[in-house]
Amino acid sequence: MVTVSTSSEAYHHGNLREALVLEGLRALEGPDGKAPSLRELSRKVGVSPTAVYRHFPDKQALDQALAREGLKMLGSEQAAAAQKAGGGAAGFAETGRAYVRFALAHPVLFRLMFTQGKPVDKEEPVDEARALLIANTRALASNSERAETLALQAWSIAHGIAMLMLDGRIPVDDALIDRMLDTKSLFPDQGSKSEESP
Amino acid sequence: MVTVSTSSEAYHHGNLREALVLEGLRALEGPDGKAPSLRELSRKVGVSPTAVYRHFPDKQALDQALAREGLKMLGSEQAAAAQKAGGGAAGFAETGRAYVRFALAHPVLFRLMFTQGKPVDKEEPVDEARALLIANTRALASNSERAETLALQAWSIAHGIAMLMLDGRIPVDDALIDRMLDTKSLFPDQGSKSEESP
DNA sequence: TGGTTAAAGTGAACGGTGTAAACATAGGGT
DNA sequence: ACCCTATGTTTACACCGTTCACTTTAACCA
Repeated sequence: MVTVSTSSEAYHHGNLREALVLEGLRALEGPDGKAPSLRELSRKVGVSPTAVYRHFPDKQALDQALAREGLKMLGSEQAAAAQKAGGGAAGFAETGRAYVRFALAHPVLFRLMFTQGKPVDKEEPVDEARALLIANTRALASNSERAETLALQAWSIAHGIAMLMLDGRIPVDDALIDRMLDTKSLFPDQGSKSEESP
Repeated sequence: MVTVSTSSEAYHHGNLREALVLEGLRALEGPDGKAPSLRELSRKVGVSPTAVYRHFPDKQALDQALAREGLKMLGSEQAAAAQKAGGGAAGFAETGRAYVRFALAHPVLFRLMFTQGKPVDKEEPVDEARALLIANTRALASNSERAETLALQAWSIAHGIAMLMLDGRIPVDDALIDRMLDTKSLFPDQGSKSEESP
C-alpha cells in the first residue's frame, strides 16, 4: 500500500519526492534571495506542478521537508564544530559560532527553517542541535534548572545574532560574533564544574 | 509641484497614503497570521489596486512604511517601560521585556519590521529603540567598547527570544522571559558604575 | 475668472502563484 | 489476463504584484 517513502528505487519518472527536496535545497542556496516556488521546483524537476501534490499535501509540507533537511545539516555542522574544538566549554562556544556561521552561509534556508509555521505542541524526535545544546549546558551549569535557562539563553543569543545579521541590522563581522558569543563574559559564574567526563 | 507629502488635508478621495498605512497596521494586527496583500489593502480603503502606486513605488515600499511605523511604536513602548521602571539598570531590563512583549503582541508586524529587506548601508535617522539601547549600555558598561558589545548582546538575546517564541521553538512564558532576560545573571560584572546621572 | 496642467485614480491585461478536479497511464499482485 | 492503485497530466480558478493607456479632478496662474 504505502511504498516505503524513503526508498531510493526509481518508479514512474524517478524518485520525485527526493528530487524535489534535492532541487529545493539547491534553489535555496541560489543567489535569488528568496525561496523557490512550487511551480518553479516542478519545472526544474521536469514535472507538472500538480504532480507535487502526490508527495506533499501542500506547499508548506514541502517547505517543512526542506526545513527538516536544513535542521539536520545545522545539527551535524554544530556537532562537528564542537568535536573539533575538543568538547567541553570550548566546544560549547564553538557550537554557537557554528550556528551563526550556518545562518550566514545559508540565509534563505535558515529563514525557511524557522519561518514556516510550527505547531508548537508537536514534539518531533528532537533535532540534534537541541540535543547537543542541552547536553552541553548540563555539563556547564550547576543545577538542571539553571541548565535549561542557560541553554535557552545561549540559543537565543546565537539566534538573535544570526537573525539580526541576516536582516542587516548588525554588521556581519567575525570578530564581532566572537566577542558577542564569548561564553566567559556571558556566563562567567559557570564552567568550573565538570569540563568533561573522562 | 510636490504637494507636501505628510499633509493631513483631504484631497481627491481623502489622504490615501495615510489611509493605506493605517489600514495596513490594522490588518497586521488581525488574526490572519499573515501580512495583507496590496490588493486587499486597496479594497478595504475603497480604491483601485493601481492607485497605491501613486504613493508607493511598489509593495515593498508600503511594507517599509508599515515597518517604520512599527519601529516607532516599539521605541515608544520601550521608552515608556524604561521610564516607568525608573531608568537605570532596572529600566534597561524592562526595555528588553518590552521588546519581547511587543513581538508577542504584534507578531506579524514584528516579523515584517525585520523581514523586509534592509539595504544594510543606508543609515536612517536611528530609531528610538536603538538610541535607547546605546544610552542604557553606556550607563552600565565600564568602557565604550564593552558598551557596544553589551548593547548588541542585549539586543540579540531579546530578539532571539522574541523570534524563537514567535516561531514556536520556545514556550511563551512570562516567567521564562524574566529568567532569560535577567541582567544580573547575564551581565554580572556590570552595573556598579553609574546607576543614574543626578 | 477661466483654462491649462499635472497629480490622483481607473480598468484591462500580463505573467506569476498555490491549489482543486477530472482524467490518463503504467505496472505489479491476484 | 485483468484490474487497482500509485503516479503524473491537463485544465481551470482565484489570487497576487505590476504595467499601460486612459480619465478625472483640483490647483495654480494669466
